[in-house]
Amino acid sequence: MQITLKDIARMADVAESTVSRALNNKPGVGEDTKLKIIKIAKKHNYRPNQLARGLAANKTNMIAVILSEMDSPGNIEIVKSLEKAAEKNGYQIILCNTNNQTEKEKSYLTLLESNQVDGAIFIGGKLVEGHLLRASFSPENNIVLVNRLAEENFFTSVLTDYSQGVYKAVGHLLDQGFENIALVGGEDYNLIEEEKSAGYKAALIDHGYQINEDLIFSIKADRKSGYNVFLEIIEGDIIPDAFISTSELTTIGLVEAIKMGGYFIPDDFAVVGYGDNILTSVIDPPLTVLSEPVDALADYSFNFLLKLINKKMKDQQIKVLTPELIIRESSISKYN
Amino acid sequence: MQITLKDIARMADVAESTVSRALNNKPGVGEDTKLKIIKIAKKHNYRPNQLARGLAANKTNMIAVILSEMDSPGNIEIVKSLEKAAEKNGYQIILCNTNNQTEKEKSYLTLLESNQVDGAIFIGGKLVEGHLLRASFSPENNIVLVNRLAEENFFTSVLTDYSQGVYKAVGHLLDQGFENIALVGGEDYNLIEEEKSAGYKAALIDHGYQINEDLIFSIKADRKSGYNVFLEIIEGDIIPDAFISTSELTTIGLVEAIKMGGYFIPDDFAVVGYGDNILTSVIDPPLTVLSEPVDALADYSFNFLLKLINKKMKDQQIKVLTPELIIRESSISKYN
DNA sequence: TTGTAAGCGTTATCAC
DNA sequence: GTGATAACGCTTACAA
Repeated sequence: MQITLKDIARMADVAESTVSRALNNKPGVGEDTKLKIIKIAKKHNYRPNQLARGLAANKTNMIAVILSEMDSPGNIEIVKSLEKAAEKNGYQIILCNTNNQTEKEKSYLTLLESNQVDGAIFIGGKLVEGHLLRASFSPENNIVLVNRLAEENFFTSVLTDYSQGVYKAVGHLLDQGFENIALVGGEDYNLIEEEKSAGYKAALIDHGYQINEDLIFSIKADRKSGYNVFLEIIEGDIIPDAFISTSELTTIGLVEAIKMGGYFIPDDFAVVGYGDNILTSVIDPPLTVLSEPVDALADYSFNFLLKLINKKMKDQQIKVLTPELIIRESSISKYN
Repeated sequence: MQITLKDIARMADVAESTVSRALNNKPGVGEDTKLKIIKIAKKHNYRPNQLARGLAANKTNMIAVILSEMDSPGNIEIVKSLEKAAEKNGYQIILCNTNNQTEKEKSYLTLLESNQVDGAIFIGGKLVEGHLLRASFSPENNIVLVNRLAEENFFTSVLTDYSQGVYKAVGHLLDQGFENIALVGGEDYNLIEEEKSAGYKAALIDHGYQINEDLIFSIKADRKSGYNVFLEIIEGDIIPDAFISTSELTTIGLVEAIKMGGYFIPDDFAVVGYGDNILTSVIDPPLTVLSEPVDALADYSFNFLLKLINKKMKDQQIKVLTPELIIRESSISKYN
């Protein structure tokens, strides 16, 4: 058995409440008794039972970070940034990976509903469904969404403005003289894809171009689908001269397919990818990418959550951040 | 306030214990009362407070997976595999990233010591230090180490046989006619590096070659260090014709440096990298790698932990798994 | 089959 | 400044 507060109390010959006060730095303990207690606790390597503590105080100082996708380097970066913020504020993070499975999300949601964590940050994922929505109705459930949309925006959220991002990318490619720009987005289960194509269309129109719906592709957000979509495209009627790929892994697959086909980037096809990470930077040639403001996403979401936990959030907050276009070789026309 | 077991009991007009039994599928409840209780619980979306439950039953059905390094795709694969195993067995995983910081590891260790989790799996990291060792003395602390060594092997562990791996890699490169093989390993803070160089030396000797200590490099296990070490090497007296790089990220940096220097792989330098993951497969040319048996690592470690938790582990167990050499272009001599 | 009550290890509210 | 004691929400003997 582990040593408990009661044991310490006995050894120090004081009441349990005194031990609790002493060990938690609360007022109302004599300096000398306090020191005595701390000494004994240290000597016996006392560790408060956090379950009991959480039960009594209704506070665990832990938050859950619920990841939709662990293979995305961007998400990992957000997590690392969140960890720093949490540490600074005395919170521990527990990470939960759902792999985009609603069932797993539900099961991790019980961490919140059963008071094991003080709040949760959801990173990415499908359009918010019933279970999450329902959970959000309880004011005890402190929830912040990152890069995730709901039909009705009940949630405190931090979002990347994908529309803006794609808009920028299209503008850049047009500037470079590419005129048949294909948009390779994800499957439309989260409204975010609609945003992307909205940005795409707006940019083309604003620059005086026509929209060709056949150049908009919706595929699964993985590497293989990125690869396959290229094979499909070059069999098609209208061959683009540039690609905007809006997910990290499809970008990889797309580039692989282009190179495997014996084509050159950017000479045959320009590419704007997604995510300024080790993957896109390792690839040859260096990829122009839309880059998420990962640190800002983490900072805002953590601070929002803190406010929710401390009941300091007056109105619902939504923060929208703009991705950056990082221009490298893959989108620079040789005719420029 | 959330609804509690007590509330359900009142609504169903039965005792709390009956509710508990009904909801936990324990014997000793009439089928009809059971159904009634379950119905009420469902109707009110009852979620047992896991803190209270854990406190009372001394069991949380959660395990901690403590990651030394989140940027390593291999580790991520192990985690994903562990998640599957956990789910199958009714456990939830909480992920903790230490970034190789002892302080963070200590703080996550309290999850175990304060009974918030039933056990912990440590993946990678430095040579086991005092805090972990001390924790392991308590039989309540169920600990399994993956790819991590301790001076004294008190721990239930699952290990990759790096020595074997490097041995294979050297053999392969010699077969291909490369004779000046450099070993680029990590800093020697975890004994694992010693294993690697042991395998390296043994292979050379067994094949009748001499060992040149100047061809063994110990660097930080990140991309930049991998890059820099190449620049350093080509300035040196003895230029290798092949590299074995034993960490995922240094492999990336090394390859970048070689290509940046205008050299070709494998024509100028053969490369055997580490980790069969998206990074090493994206790189041009396709990399020969030593590949960890990630699924087996996960399976063994989870099953070991389960046995520990259920007190079914008789003697301390150590399982050693051999990495696979996956041969691709980067190590195939053109003179063969 | 069901209820009573003790107990898990804390914190918090009172008295003193 | 300190000590009793209730409370947190659940599980589990034991009794009925």
